[in-house]
Amino acid sequence: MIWIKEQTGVLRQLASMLNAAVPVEISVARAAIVGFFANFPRGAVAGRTLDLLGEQGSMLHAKKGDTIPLMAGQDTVAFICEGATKLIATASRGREQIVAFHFKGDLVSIPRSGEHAYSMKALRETQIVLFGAQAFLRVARDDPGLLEAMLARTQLALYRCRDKAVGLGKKTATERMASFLIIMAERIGSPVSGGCLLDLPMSRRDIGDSLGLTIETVSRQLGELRELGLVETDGRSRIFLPDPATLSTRAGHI
Amino acid sequence: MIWIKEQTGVLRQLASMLNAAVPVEISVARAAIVGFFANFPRGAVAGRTLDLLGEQGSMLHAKKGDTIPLMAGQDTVAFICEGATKLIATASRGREQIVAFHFKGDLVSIPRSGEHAYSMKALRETQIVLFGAQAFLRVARDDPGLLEAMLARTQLALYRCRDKAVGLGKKTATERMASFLIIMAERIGSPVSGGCLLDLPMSRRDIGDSLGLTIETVSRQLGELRELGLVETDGRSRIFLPDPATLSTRAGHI
DNA sequence: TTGAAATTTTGATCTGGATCAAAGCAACCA
DNA sequence: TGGTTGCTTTGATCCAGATCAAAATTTCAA
Repeated sequence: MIWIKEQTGVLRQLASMLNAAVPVEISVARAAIVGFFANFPRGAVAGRTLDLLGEQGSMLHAKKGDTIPLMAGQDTVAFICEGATKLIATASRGREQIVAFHFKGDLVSIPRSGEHAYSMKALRETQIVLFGAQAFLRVARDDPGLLEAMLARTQLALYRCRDKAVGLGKKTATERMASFLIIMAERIGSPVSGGCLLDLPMSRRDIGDSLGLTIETVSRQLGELRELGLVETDGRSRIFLPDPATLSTRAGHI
Repeated sequence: MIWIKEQTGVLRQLASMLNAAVPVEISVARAAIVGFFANFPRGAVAGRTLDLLGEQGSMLHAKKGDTIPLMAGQDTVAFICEGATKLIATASRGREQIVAFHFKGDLVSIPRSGEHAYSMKALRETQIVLFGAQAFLRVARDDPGLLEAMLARTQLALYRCRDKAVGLGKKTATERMASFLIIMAERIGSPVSGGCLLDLPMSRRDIGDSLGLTIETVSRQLGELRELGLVETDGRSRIFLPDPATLSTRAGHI
């Protein structure tokens, strides 16, 4: 596990000593942040704010399987610049529940610690900007546009988590699997000729840990959907959904 | 189902025609809102903001079992002034998953509609202030203190929902039951002589629909905890937890 | 206080998905 | 290019909690 982690605040100090490529790092963080807010509906996040965020955030690069280091003693705010991650809650006896998957452009907020221990891992090559929630809020407090953006993202995460709770509490294995595929298609699928093409970055175990099922059940459900002609697989990760509308029917949505 | 629902904005118009007790209604809504924000950590919610919220919000009174009417075509923001409510998601085939319980002082945000249909019901006599999310945001946009408060509450709801997802996905029936009691004790319990006294406003069915279990299983788990000396019941709703610490051990937290 | 309705508890049986076990595949590296 | 390793699929059995059924409480209204 090798981290390319650069605390930009510290780097600025180093810059005067080393006169190295540090300013580039800062501008990378800023560029990434600008990218996030560029196409926000009411995205009046000021340029000054972006500079401040660039100073506060740590830009880091994680390889597949790496654990993303969270802030100690406070909540963590993370922007996914590129790649995919899973947010894991660990209950007793080592049981892991995947609470959410995150992709390019997602904003994640992770509690310092509560009933369960949380951790975040990269599903593939991932670039991410990390903030301590306190520092982030200090900046956001002076920019209503940023606060509002943050609120909208947090509400979206809440709505998704509630839908997940419905799946975990009330749905059958098939419905969960269908639901998962539909949601992934909406988030990271490529529409092609009536259907939808998916390249899932997560393993069967990840899917199971997200849906509250075992890998065996995930595999069997996928097989069942394959026999129904609703799913075509190619290798471990490539999935084609020829008829998302019918699949959606099987998901038990309303 | 009888509603004492007063759209304060509309009321103001009526006031000039009727010269009735309408200003009282407005001040009631304002008083309720002031109550919420009074003891906020960084609760610099301006007086002007409260007046504006008082104008936008509908104050309503619901009896046990009543469905709270949500905003059509937009998200709803609700403050619980008094009482207790359940937020229900309905999947296909009439299955209901309770997504959250809310008590005095809680702020709830309910999506306009997504994968599942949401509804909110009163568990007992309840007073509540309702806003359309658009109107609420229009006010909040000019008051960073309010936005920040809203963000903090939404994050809390998200963290709770994630913990619920862990329970639904990975925990045994006993663990869910113990977890539920501990959480309720923290939220609405009264500490007495080493233990904790609870007066649960929800039925066994509600508990089951919240924990992803049937009423029978809820009853049996409660019985098991009773035999272990960790729970004492008195009637349908009164529960005493003589040893919350030991109960917490059974909840599978970390 | 009584009586009826609703809720809760208890008991018996069933089942969807877990667990245990082993065989097939795909990706990766030398 | 072939072997090795870690996934994934498939098969056989098991069990926690669901479902079905009925008795016991609690609540509440008259």
